[in-house]
Amino acid sequence: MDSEDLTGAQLLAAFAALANPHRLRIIAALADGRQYVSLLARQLGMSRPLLHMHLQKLQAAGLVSGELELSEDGKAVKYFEATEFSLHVTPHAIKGLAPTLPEPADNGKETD
Amino acid sequence: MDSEDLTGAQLLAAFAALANPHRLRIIAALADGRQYVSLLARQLGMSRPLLHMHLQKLQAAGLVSGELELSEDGKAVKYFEATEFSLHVTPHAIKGLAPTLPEPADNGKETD
DNA sequence: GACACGTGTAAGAATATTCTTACACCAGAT
DNA sequence: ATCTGGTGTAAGAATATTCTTACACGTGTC
Repeated sequence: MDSEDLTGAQLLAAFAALANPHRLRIIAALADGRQYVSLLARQLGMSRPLLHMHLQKLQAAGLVSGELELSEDGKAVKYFEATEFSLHVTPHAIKGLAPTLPEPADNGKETD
Repeated sequence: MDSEDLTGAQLLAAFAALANPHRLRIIAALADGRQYVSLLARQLGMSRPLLHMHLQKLQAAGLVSGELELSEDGKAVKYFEATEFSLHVTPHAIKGLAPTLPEPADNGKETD
């Protein structure tokens, strides 16, 4: 996940995902290592459905990844971890990606 | 404008400012050099009040700067240029700034 | 069976953002 | 005086995002 390899639309999604204090805290909490959703919600003091929504957005932007596992006592547990992204953002870098930005009217839809 | 020197709240404002295709295009357009508002609006195909709003947000985040000048024929002309920011964003960098993030309930108000 | 603890998701309210339209001001040229 | 071309800003509509509440399912334990 290097900023060099991204399209404008992907970089935009990353910025949108990062533009929220909850989600920055989530990344901070996952920077050390992985954690499962319910415990993470308790650690961050937010409701589990809310955390779920934020994790979806972070995952869609490629900033975290999650995998469902089975714990020893049979429960399904979903662990998330931060991906090792590295975005180097400068005016020049943005200029390079501008041609691949979606039109403001666009809804990011593919040729459907 | 180096990501090392920012607080969490400032980084958050920068991400929020970058999370919009119009604003990324504005930065791209200003990466080469400065331009005044009305012409920039025509180049980007957006209304001047809308551009004005986006420029305010970018300026508040420190990503562009503007200065009002007097042209030779007496008109007030406001030029904007991209600041030379450089944000290096990684999970570890975010973790370092997390303690200075605003509370989600916060409205970013100072001790007023 | 009821409880505890994990998962996911949907509906609707509450907020925040984005965008248009309409206004006001200033200065030079016709 | 009116037109052109710069500036700024306010009000309200249209969208998008955020958040809560309430539901559903599965498994191990009391």
